[in-house]
Amino acid sequence: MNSQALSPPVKRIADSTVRRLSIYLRFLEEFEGRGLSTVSSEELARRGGTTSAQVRKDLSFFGSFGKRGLGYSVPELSTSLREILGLGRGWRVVIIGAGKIGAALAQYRGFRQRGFQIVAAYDSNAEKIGGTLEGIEIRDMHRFEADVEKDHPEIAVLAVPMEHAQAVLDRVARAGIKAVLNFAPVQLHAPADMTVKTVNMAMELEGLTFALTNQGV
Amino acid sequence: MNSQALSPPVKRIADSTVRRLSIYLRFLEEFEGRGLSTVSSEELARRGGTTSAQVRKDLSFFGSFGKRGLGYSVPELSTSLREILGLGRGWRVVIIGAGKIGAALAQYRGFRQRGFQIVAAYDSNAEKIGGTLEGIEIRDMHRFEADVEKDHPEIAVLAVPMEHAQAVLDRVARAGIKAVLNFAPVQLHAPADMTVKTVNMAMELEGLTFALTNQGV
DNA sequence: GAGTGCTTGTGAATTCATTCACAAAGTAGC
DNA sequence: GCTACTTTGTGAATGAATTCACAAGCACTC
Repeated sequence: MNSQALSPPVKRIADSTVRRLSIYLRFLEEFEGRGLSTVSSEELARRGGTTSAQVRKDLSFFGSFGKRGLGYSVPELSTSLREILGLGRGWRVVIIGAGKIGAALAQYRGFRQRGFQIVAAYDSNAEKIGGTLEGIEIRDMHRFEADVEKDHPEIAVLAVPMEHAQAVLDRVARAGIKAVLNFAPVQLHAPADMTVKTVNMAMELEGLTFALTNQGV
Repeated sequence: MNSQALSPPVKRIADSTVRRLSIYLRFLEEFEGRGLSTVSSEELARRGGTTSAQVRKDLSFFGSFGKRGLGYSVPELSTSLREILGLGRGWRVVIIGAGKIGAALAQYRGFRQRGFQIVAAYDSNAEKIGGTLEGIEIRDMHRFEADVEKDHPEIAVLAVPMEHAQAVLDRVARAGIKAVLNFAPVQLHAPADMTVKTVNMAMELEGLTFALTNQGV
């Protein structure tokens, strides 16, 4: 009925659902580029490595986007998914830590493409401060709190050594930033009103060695 | 009863369990460094952001490692966890793609610390071939299949542009490598006997913007 | 060696996520 | 407009993961 519903999540949405929405959106953008006009849940499922029922259930949490007998309009569904995922607007991001990981992030194209604007990078190493990271000014971490008041970034990316990660997170929290993408391989403790996602390569590697060892050859 | 059980997984172990084992191990290593001799499931749970019942259940899949009334011996449990996770031995790793991400990976200390030996890096860009990535030789991707026969690496890290990721994965699969850590932000399709873990920053970021948009302020 | 206190290990209960299965709603052909 | 064919949206059924709750086991004291 209401194909642009966007009924805001009545019940808590599972992480796994949000991840899949990301995946669907990526395919939809590919289809969009190729000029396809409709897609079925079956097609999305095949590409995303899941089932068509799962695709429909995932979407059903947010409304009703398809036409029975036909499928989903590619441009309409991508717009809706972008909306749902909060990609309908720009986001200001700061990178904390101007090391190798910070550099790899700063140059990552997908960042800007999806509306993430990197407003600054921070470091506490005097040799790095004042330099640039892929064209982004590296500022003294001492300025962090004052800068946040001015720039009000919404997202902080933590690319600092694991020893400092929790302390930096606490500063980020106090400064009022509510979303953090953490690259330090540690479990961080954050206030309840904050969202922290950790990208932990060490953990994924151990997932691999576990698989090799236990299900392996 | 049998405190060194390591009864090999009777039933399939959930991914989430394996991830938590990694987390526990990290704390245990910290405790080990501080010379603590025992730890309770309660303590591990608090640090790892879970519950003590969860910790005990996770461990119970593999055997019985604690002493009632006392807790777990720090050195014994870390040894067991390392064993379970397959970290009791070394692993040969190749990095494919000598760009920024490849570089960030190559210098990552935790790699070597946990017994991962990077045997080579590969690229197909003539300007990079012959150079080094943090001391590791960058080889021509043409040599890949031949080298795998000689070096028999067990793990491949994919740090190539998303356009090439699936094609490279297919080559890796054909070469007989059974474990892949993928950094390209795409859904890959692999044979069933292969384990692929994807580290997808874009997806995590979208998890953040979703949270900011839907549960947000 | 009986009593107290603490913590594990684990079935049972519960909660959460996925899959099934089918009515409802659309298209297309005639 | 009727029939045949598709594909959605969604309750109900199933399956998986987490939490509960408590008996069993060990350390320590007296």
